[in-house]
Amino acid sequence: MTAPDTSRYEKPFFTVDLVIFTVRSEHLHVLLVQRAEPPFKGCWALPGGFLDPRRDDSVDACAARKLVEETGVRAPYLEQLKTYGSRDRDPRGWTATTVYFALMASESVRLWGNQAEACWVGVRGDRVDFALGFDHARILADAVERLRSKLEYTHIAVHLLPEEFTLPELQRTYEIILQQPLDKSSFRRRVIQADMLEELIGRQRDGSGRPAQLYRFRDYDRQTFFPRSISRHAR
Amino acid sequence: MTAPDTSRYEKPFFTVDLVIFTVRSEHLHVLLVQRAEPPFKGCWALPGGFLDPRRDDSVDACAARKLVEETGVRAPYLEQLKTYGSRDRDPRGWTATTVYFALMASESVRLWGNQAEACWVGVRGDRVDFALGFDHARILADAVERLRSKLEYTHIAVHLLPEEFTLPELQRTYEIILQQPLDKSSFRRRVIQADMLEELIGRQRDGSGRPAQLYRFRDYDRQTFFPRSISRHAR
DNA sequence: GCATAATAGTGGTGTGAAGCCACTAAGAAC
DNA sequence: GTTCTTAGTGGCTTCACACCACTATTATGC
Repeated sequence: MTAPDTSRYEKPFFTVDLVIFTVRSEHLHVLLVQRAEPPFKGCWALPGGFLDPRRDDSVDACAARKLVEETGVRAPYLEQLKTYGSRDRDPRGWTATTVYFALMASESVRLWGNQAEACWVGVRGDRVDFALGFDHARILADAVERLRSKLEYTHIAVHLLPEEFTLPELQRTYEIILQQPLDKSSFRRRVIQADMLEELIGRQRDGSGRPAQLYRFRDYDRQTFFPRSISRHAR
Repeated sequence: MTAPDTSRYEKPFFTVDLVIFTVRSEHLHVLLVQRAEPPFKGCWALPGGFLDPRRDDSVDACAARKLVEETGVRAPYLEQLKTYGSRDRDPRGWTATTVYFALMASESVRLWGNQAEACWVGVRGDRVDFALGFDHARILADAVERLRSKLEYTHIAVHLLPEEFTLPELQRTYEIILQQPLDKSSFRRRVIQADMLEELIGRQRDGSGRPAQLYRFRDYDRQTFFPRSISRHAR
């Protein structure tokens, strides 16, 4: 196809939004901000905003910048989800937004406020309890679905925990997000066989019962794929 | 985060590109066009171009439009791959491109020319045999990887075949893309048990041996997930 | 017509990871 | 100590797949 000269088409607005997940008090939470300006002023929405071609070298860099501005966390798990763009998703005009989703331990976050009201909101099913601006309810639902399906066959839940954690804590994280109980024995076999964890010898976490062995995630660059899905099977 | 007024930032250019796959003569092929204009004039590249906010209601609609313009095929398998955007990927300035990948039967395609030279090019590994413009080599590699990993646990290869096909043809398609021989018996069990195919009773395809039963894909809307990955296991 | 090649399709045993569940281990509270 | 609570282990079963040998149905060459 020929490339038309670049002035021939108007450009759509281009933004980057974030779906930032954490697990706290036994529930999946997402970070939302209350919009200070129209459109959807006063409404809750996903954090994000316009990409700045002068400051941002790339879309990825823009997402990383917004993440630090919002949470102070520098290098959590950050993955591009999808791009949503249409004439009518924003009353200001044709916009496209590239959405990223991030996973982080709730302890690691400092909400900076950043002149906007930001807070963690519990996710029930694939939604929150109140209306979101723009098409953000749909985006959130897609992000939750992606999170769940990635949990089925990868290790990414470790990014929702602090650096050191126990196997029961990791299992509980999976159970919270997948919304189903998992068998302890099978879960441990699966995780140990994947060789993705490093035992912190002599380090344990005390609780109300027998102390649990602490582990650390071994290699943040590698993606562990389990040979089978964690839930029974699809359909 | 506050929404800055919309005039404060310049907008990046926004394009949509397509990675269109088919299988012909025992190899995976991708549709490429020879660029008629700078930048990268004369170079081969993925088909695509600027989104037109006046004509395109959404990014998805833009991808569907470009696909029809390029191949004449109206409703093949079309899925958003990823968005690539940076200051330096296009010499004309800061651009973002949302890339889609499409699967279609080679018989169904009519190359319309569309004032550009377009043709099918064999994919070896995750690349083609010559240099591509922009960052399209990287994009192609990502698309091939996504195609392979989706083939591991879904049915999507059926979209690379005509509406009616035999099980050996389907198996051959998987083998070509996954680049490994598959066991006939296991493959058939897997596909039959997934209940995704409809036997066309009394319809067979003749060849040089015993004729093969024809099948049709049952439900184009449903995503079939197989309980295990088709290759041994990852790593 | 008959042997042979070629491809389609079936069946049966072994395996590895998961399900299921009962068991032991090690701490705290009393 | 006993009991409660949570951590961790072990063993049998199940299920889908690998592996491979077998039968089935056509065309081809003589």
